Amino acid sequence: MSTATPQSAQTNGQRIAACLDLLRDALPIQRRVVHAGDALYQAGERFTNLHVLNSGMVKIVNLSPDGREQVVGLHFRGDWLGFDGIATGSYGCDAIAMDTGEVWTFRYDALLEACTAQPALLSVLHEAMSREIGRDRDSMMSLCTLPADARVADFLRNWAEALSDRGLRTDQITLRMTRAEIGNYLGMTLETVSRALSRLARTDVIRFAEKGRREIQIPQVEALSEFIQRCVAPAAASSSAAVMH
Amino acid sequence: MSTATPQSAQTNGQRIAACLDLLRDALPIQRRVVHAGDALYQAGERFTNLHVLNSGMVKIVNLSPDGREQVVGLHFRGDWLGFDGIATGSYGCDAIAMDTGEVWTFRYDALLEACTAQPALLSVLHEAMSREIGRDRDSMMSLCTLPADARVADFLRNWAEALSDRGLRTDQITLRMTRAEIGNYLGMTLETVSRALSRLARTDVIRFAEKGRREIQIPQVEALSEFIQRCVAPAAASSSAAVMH
DNA sequence: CAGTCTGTTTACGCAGCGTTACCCAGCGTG
DNA sequence: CACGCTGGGTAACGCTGCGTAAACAGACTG
Repeated sequence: MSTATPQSAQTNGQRIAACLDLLRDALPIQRRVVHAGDALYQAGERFTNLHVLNSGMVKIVNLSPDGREQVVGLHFRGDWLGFDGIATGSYGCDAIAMDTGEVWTFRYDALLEACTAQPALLSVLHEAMSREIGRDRDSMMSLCTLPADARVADFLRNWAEALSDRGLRTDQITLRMTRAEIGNYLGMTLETVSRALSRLARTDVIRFAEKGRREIQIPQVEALSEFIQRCVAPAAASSSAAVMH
Repeated sequence: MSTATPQSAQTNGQRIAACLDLLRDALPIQRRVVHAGDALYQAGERFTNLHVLNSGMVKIVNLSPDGREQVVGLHFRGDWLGFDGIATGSYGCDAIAMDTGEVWTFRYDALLEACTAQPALLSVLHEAMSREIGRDRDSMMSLCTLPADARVADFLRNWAEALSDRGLRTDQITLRMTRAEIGNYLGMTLETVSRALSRLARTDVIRFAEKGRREIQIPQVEALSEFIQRCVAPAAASSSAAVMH
């Protein structure tokens, strides 16, 4: 019963810490320090290991046979990496560190074995996969329904939420991505990202720090949500109009 | 060893059939016939069950608090539904039948219990989740990198592939979705979908059946891939130019 | 049969965003 | 110091794709 609803009355921060503790005690884990640009694994590589991020930040890059490449995920402390390899036996994407960090790597079959003795381990595995699916769906919704400015605002909101889940301050964040990377992730060009950020700053939803334009202040996260609301207001009105009609 | 690479030398059709057989024998399953428009489950509903589609077709609709709604997935025979509920304890999306079909429903905790006796069951569960994650990422890439026409072509290609995996003919397919639904799924308006289909028909990549415009003939699936290639040709050229530089 | 409703197609004007271009600042290098 | 490189900001221009509207086809109903 308690394992059926492990999320009850638990903050995300506690969940992440508990998951890391659980793993550390249950499995032989290889720890590895990575630096910006390092590949944790690459598409096509044979899948035997899963990974969990203890610190740092990783982007997942999907590659198509015709040469397109697309950032399809961003991951922080406590996130699992490599799920896409389970079904096919080889990784489907590149995982690239964007920052110095520590990655925990362990064998998938060893994990499964450990799960038989420790059902809680299986729960956190399934939760992580489930959460990943939910996040991807939210991303798809943003890509499909939000205009460029709102998509950038949503991106910042999600980033701030990820930081806050991990007990970090959200009022002052440092984007460890170039405009081009953000644009690729959000399905727009770097110029549009730049324009969107300028507009957000102009309407005082965000502020740029004095030094460098990669430091961004978010006085209040709710302002971002309100901004998104305002962008979709006509769409929401028309959808309720569709209900009326 | 054999369970570590269950996908070796197995067609997708065989995999789907094997998965359904495995489930049927391992668990008490509630079978249920659904019709177009029926909700298998709805966002917010308490999560206790997973579902597998034995026949028919289901769309997954994500809802945002501000009233946007977005089709984030399409599912066919053999696909699992409801993974998004595991992490949070309640479903995150609506699952709506688009067609008459049969859904198999079973308790998640019962599945986990059955897995302890039957590790193969755990494998197919993880494979299904992994496949779902991979599919979502591919969708994100399409949404971000392909122009409208190519996105529609990619949609048809994926549909044809899903049919072929299930042993159905792919040269003549019946879209069980309106233009509006396709457009929502692909992040464009119904008019753009209509225009894209007309253009595809004009260049003879697809053909409309005599009766009704929802019957579409795909003489050769490769033509769709080639069409997509042509759309991204400049992008691919510039990306290899970026590699050169 | 007319009447209505849903789904689709097409035309046209407009806007959002991509494309191109050029600007600047910071940083490392010779 | 000049020089090149990288990351970032901004403006002009044009195309893709959206919004609106009108016309049409098929299904259903009275």
